[in-house]
Amino acid sequence: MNRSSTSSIERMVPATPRGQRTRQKLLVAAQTVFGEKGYEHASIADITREAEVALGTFYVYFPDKQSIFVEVVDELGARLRRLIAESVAACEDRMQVEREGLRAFFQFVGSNRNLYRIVRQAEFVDEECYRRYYDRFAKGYVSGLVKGMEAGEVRRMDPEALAYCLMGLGDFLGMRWVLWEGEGGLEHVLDTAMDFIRHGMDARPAGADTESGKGRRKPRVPRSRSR
Amino acid sequence: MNRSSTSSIERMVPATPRGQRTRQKLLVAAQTVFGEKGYEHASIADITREAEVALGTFYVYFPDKQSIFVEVVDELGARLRRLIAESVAACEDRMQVEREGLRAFFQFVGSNRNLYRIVRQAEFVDEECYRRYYDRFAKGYVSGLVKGMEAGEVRRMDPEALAYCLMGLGDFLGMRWVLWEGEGGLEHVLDTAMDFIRHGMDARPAGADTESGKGRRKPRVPRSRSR
Amino acid sequence: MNRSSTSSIERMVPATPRGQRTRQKLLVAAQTVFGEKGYEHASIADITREAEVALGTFYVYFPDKQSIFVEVVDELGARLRRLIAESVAACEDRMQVEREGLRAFFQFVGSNRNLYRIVRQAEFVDEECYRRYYDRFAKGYVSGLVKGMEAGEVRRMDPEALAYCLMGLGDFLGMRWVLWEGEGGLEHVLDTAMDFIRHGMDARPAGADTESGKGRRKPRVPRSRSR
Amino acid sequence: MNRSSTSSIERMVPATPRGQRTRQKLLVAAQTVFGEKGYEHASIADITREAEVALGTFYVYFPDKQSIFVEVVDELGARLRRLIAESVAACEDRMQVEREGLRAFFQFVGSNRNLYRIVRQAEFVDEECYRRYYDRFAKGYVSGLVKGMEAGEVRRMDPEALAYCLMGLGDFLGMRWVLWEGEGGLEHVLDTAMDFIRHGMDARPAGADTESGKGRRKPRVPRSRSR
DNA sequence: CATGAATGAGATTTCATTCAT
DNA sequence: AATGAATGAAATCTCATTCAT
Repeated sequence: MNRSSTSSIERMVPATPRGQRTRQKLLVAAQTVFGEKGYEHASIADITREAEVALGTFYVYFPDKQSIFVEVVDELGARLRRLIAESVAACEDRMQVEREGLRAFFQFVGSNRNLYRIVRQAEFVDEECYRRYYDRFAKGYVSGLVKGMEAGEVRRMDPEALAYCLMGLGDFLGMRWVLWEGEGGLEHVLDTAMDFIRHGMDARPAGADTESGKGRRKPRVPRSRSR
Repeated sequence: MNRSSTSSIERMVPATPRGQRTRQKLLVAAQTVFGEKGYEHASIADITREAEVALGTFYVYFPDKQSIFVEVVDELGARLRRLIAESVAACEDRMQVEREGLRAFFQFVGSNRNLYRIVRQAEFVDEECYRRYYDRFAKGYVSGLVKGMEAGEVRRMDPEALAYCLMGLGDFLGMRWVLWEGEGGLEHVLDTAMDFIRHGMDARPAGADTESGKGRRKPRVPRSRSR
Repeated sequence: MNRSSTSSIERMVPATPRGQRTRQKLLVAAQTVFGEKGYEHASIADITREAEVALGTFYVYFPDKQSIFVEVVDELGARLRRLIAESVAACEDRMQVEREGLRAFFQFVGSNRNLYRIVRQAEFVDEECYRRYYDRFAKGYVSGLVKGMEAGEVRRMDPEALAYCLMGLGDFLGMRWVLWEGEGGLEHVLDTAMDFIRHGMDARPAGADTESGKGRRKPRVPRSRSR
Repeated sequence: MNRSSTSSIERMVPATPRGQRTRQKLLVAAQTVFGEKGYEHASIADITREAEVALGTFYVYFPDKQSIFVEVVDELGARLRRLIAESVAACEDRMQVEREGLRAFFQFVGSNRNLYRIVRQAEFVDEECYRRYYDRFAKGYVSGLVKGMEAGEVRRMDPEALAYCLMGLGDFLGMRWVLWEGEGGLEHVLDTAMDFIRHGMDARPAGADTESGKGRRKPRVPRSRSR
């Protein structure tokens, strides 16, 4: 469906400061244009117009459209990870980290709604870059969670699976209450999310059911009563 | 970026059985082609070739590429919802429903990997149809969760937010362990997911909750009792 | 540019009354549709939809799109000629005929603005039919003018050239003050036109200049004075 | 039926001489092709083939077919007006102007028969441009006629109506004796036209006017005297 | 470095006409 | 007589990319 990525292709590095400025202008413009029109509907001409350079200049710095897109996505991911890292730096326990991390994420999405769409579209443009985006994110997440587990703040479970659960949860809440809704009630959603993240949704005491794995047990007496 | 959808446009209904067959052939072909090449890289010619009809025939039944895409997505959503509904029909408590629902979803994604990508791409083709997909899904989810809450199986919290948490979690796990990985370890992931869904990730007893956040705290007494 | 006409092709004549009705419905619909959309933008499907018959039915009665157009134009011409003939029937002298003829023409244009455009477009669809339209018109005009000359009401001059002068004059006035303008001031325009038609635009007495042909005389003394 | 014109859309202006040459080549080719095939039957490919550039080059300079057509028509109108203005520059009285203007017009039509058809077709392509063509023509005509009236060469009457009478008359004569006929007898037609233009067609002396119409009569005494 | 003209493959869409029923 | 499904040629328009200056 899409070219199998360009990760090993070395990027053109401008020799002069002028060139560096031009390259940067193109990257900024690309972010704007991809954000507004989406990858497929954005043309190189749109980007160079936005960057106020000539069409041909584009190919001085990027071999093709996909390359600049990938670079934009990578940059975006790095920025978001940095932002979240800063936002949770002062947190004192893991749960606070989760809450502040989510909040920072929502804020980022809210003030970069277009940019966020860019990432999601990467799935259809350059799958490798898309995976890289989540892999890196997950990696950081996992290391934090493992620390939390070691500190006894987080119950022990597969940290990567947990990381994807948390990312998915954040992603969908952001989609629903930031992208779609005008951010109203975001705090309430954050509260609900944190409640769920902390304690799950089971109403019954944790000790009552350690069951896991294939051996799903058929309902026991008490439960059937409650219905 | 994309047309604001076509929901009110009445679809062309063939007058004869022959026409109905042709229309259906086109829908099936479209599913195949969109799944294989993605929306943007699929051409009408690809679809008609796959359907073994002439190019012009497409336009007898669909006004444009977007329309058939939307119809494919809607159909796909309906199919998935039906499948999941059937899969959880026999479940006797809500946690079982979650587990079986997740499993059915993973199965669907696994055996329709291409088709599932179609849905994700809808975000960039017809936003309305994309939202409709999740809205409908969420609606069903919410009504099940509310019943679970009334039955005392699910802790009371905003059901829509919870639904989106669960959908996001499932979506990301499916992406990571079904689409990307060859399904290996799926059961293990399911277990982890169910553990998280049930009890959350907090290692400390609920009562010990110091409520990090911006100091917003929920009524604690009733909850700590129920655990 | 266009097929060299179809005048010798005999038209399909329906055997049954039902068939005749259908054919007529198609002609009426064609007039409407050609009037609204112009020849090129009108499709056979538009016509059959307007006529409330199936697409295929069209080809039962007309061999192709051009044929029905030609028939519409011919009919239109006949109708207009009939209308004008009736309108001037009661006139007692040639000048009155001119005035009433013009008035009837303007009226027709005003209440059939679209249809009038049809005729003008014939030039680009079937030149022969276009010429026929004006030829026939001119023929009637000429015979009237010749009678007027014999009756001493009209000065003797080439009647065909005169007829085209009068037709062109009417055509352009109709275009300008009927098609373009909301008919306001039409009577005034009629007055001006009649003044011109009667006496021409020369301010000098007729006797002072019988000049014709190549021998354009250079200005004589009196005129140069007047400047 | 047709877009309401494009007058306010700024035309693409080539930055380099090379580009200017290419744009000009396209305009010239368009004139040829539109003249030969008519607007509807001329394709962009025809134009670029004629201009010996690639298909895509067309869209570097013109947004669509209609735009280049409008530009061709505008240019054609300007050329014709210029030509006529030059042709009558040496004339010393208004009647001479009329004759020489008509002659120049016929000449133009004769040597640009195809091009002239272009103008007539504008009515169906871009009505605004079509009106503009005649409006501008009429404006020049009116100012000449008013001068003629002030100079006492032309009888006083509504100059705009008179202008449209004269344009229509010329148009139809040109159509009939230039476009249709191989120009034979043109001088004779010119004579007839001038006779009519000067003195009208009424055989009776102006004073004998019985004013047929709906009984509207003009003051008669002053006119017969002053003219 | 930067420019912008030129390219042409490829995609969508229209529609007159045919044909089997 | 009437129907409407099917056809496919043809036209418009887009745009990533190349290249000469």
